Amino acid sequence: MHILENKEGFRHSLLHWYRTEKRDLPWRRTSNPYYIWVSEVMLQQTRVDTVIPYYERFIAKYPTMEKLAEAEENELLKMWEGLGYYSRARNLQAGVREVVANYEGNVPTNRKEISTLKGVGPYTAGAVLSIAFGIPEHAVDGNVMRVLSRILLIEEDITIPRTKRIFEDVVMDLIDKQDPSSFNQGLMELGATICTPKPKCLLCPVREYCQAYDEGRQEELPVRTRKKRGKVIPVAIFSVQNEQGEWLLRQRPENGLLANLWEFPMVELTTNESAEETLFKQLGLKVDAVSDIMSFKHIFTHLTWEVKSYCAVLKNGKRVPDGYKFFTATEVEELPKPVPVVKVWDMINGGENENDKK
DNA sequence: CACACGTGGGC
DNA sequence: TGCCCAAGTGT
Repeated sequence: MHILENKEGFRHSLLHWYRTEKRDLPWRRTSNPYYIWVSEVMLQQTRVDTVIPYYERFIAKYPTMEKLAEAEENELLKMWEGLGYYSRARNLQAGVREVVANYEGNVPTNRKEISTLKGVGPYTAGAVLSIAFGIPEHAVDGNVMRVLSRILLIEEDITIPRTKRIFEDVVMDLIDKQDPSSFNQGLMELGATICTPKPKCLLCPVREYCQAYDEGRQEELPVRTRKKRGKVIPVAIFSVQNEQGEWLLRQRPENGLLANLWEFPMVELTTNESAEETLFKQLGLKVDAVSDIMSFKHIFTHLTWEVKSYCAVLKNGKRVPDGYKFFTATEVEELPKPVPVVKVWDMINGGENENDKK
């Protein structure tokens, strides 16, 4: 049966399956548009299992848009620590502030207005509109493209931005007007649990509508071009204490990688010189009693840090580079830090690494 | 359009 | 081990 010849049958099968088999997730117990919004932002490029505890803590800390609007950025970033893509948190707060200030605290209910909010792109706009408000709008993510590329045997490269329009048009043609929320979530749930990269077709509720399954080509879809690997950058991290035992850190720049997070003095090792020499040349920081802490790789999407970390003390006690400050251990704990810095910090504090665990 | 932007899990 | 992946957005 071709899906376009029996859209009603497809909708019915998908919706029935979703309503009976859907996972019980925290954000599925609410229709509060703010909570849906938070969940959708957290779920961007991030797994459900990872998001759940972050979502619970975030909603407990910021139960209303007003609370989030008032939050301090360091505290907000601390709530996001470890989740990655930290600009999502700042954009979310900016968007929420906008709603509080300019929309009387009501999330806009049309695509044009909601899409003006920071961090709300085509997907998040459609997800909030359909899930929170029951408005029939497309919400096309990676799951939806995978599912529909198989069902309709669409062979366009899904890594090319304009390809997404094809799927948005398909969704608007197929979407259930009575329950757009379950329809959109059903497509995503199917992609997340059954129509996975290695699909479990025998469990699929809409197998009879799937052209790729018909032809045994489900594993060939969706078509996506390779991404190239990132560069490898050797870096040295120095945890430096003063005579009072306080730690030297700085806030990273407000734009770019790990924006506004806090870190120990860190230098790229571009020459053959020692980490200690490089530290002095780049930051003017003279240290003494240098000892190794740990070495590891930290892999970002687009680059890899080869980290060597050291413990040291200030040599002359005075010169602190621009932007750096000393913090007590308690203060260091409270600062939002990227994972590689947390790793070093945990090791300093008697922590273990994987090599120790076993 | 192409790339920057995190992190952890799966195989 | 290295590579791919996961409910995208901003520039």
